[in-house]
Amino acid sequence: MAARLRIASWNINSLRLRLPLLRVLADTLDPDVICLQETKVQDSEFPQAAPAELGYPHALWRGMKGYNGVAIFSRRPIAAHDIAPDWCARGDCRHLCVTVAAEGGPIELHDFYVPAGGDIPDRAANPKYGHKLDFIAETRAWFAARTGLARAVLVGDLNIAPLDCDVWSHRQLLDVVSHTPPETEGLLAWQNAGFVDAVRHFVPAPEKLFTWWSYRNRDWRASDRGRRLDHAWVTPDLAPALRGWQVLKDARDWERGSDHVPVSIDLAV
DNA sequence: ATGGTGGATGTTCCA
Repeated sequence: MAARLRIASWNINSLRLRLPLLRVLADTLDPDVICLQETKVQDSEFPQAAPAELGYPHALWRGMKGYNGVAIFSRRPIAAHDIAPDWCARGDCRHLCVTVAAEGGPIELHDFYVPAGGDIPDRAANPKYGHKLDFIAETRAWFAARTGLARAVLVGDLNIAPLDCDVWSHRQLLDVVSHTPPETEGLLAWQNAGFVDAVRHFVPAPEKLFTWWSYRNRDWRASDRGRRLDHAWVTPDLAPALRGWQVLKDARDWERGSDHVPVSIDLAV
């Protein structure tokens, strides 16, 4: 029988500031692999001893000063798998791909941090929005070209809530960056280029599910104006191996917490 | 319609 592989994804919004919360995450969720986004630390400043001290002796990171940045901590051996292009030729540290050792053969694991896209949903007025749409078009095309992709998992802060039930009010967010039709259609096209939504496998529409609540909302739990921006996808061959899911909503109340909460899936692989 | 908060940085950008 294949062992459980629990893969978590968390936009940590500064790795160094929230290093103590990674201990809480490890103790609470017991993930085998942790994929982080918005580490906001350049590689030369990365706390190299931290992953092993947390119980994750295998770790890789790709960061830059102040912005973006991704990292993967693992209990199982991982290997860098640098097969993807530099998206939009920005050198932005928004993606890390590794292979994870598993009983049934290696799993290809992608950790993404998609551009947030600024405030104005218009390419001409806001180049960040154009960059976001270009980014998800590039990733879609790249995965679509990888015919036969199998045993792959994609997680991360994709900064788009694709379904009506992924936001607190579909109608009121149609013009808000993260839920505009070009974004939701673009993200679903990317997903359909080779993946299934592993969390919606367990929590199908129209049940609402969120992973992010703005810092600007006082009493976030009561107002519950959330969005599902953080995702876990698997290739269809792995769908029968899905065993569970977690959205650690309580993490939004952690002392000095991130505005995103961890999302994880369990696979028997 | 507006502004609300938080992190890294450095006198502002990004989310």
